[in-house]
Amino acid sequence: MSSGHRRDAEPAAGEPHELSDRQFAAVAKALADPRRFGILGEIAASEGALPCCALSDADKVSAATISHHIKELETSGLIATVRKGRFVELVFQRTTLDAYLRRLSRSLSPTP
Amino acid sequence: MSSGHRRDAEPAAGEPHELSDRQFAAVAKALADPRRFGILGEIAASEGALPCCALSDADKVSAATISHHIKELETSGLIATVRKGRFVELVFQRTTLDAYLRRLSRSLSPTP
DNA sequence: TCGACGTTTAGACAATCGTCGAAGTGTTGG
DNA sequence: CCAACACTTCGACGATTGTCTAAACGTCGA
Repeated sequence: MSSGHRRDAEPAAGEPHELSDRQFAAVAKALADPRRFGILGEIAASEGALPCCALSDADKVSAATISHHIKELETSGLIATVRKGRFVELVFQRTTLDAYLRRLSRSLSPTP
Repeated sequence: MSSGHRRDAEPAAGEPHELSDRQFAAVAKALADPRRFGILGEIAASEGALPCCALSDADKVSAATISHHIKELETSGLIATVRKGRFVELVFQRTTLDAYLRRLSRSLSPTP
């Protein structure tokens, strides 16, 4: 899983991108589970990147469960994964979170 | 269901309130379903308030399903309900949405 | 008063979800 | 080379969720 499959035709150039309906729903769902949100929080708090096994949840749930959550976070575009030897580095994608926040507040504003 | 049961001890005075962990999770979950989000969007877009039966989804799904979603939106604090005779008026609670956005971006910022 | 209407509740069902253990895939250090 | 390690995939299980129908509730207008 090499983090290179945006399933939504994303430019990812330099400007703030917009979320498709699919990705918007995926982000919302990814944020909905407390454990997954906790994992995302740890990734976001880390400087740069950190491997899966460094997550504090790694000793609360099985490795399979962690892997499942990581995949869902990656599918939604909230994180990216980079293989670094035996490890997988997790990098927070702040642009996706920002795009989600933008669209959320914009689609619920008085005059859309 | 008279919209008067904040289950989280909310002041709702005048200042921007903060979401408890429970309410934060509830909001995230409430936003995660596309249909429910669509309903919320309609409520937010309406001037003031509108009854359940005026929702455009009301002819796509059963009334029971609408009622279920309304209840979940109300539980999360994203809307309030007011009985008006035979009807139930739905009012968007922008302060809750704002509090959610605040906490979301704050808990995922570089230096929490 | 009574029936139509808007909404809610109860109960059921299929689909999805979070979780697990076990087996599989790569990769690295000894 | 091989054993340990970091993950991923597979198949399964229980819990939750979105949806429905049917019945109940509360409120008006005729």
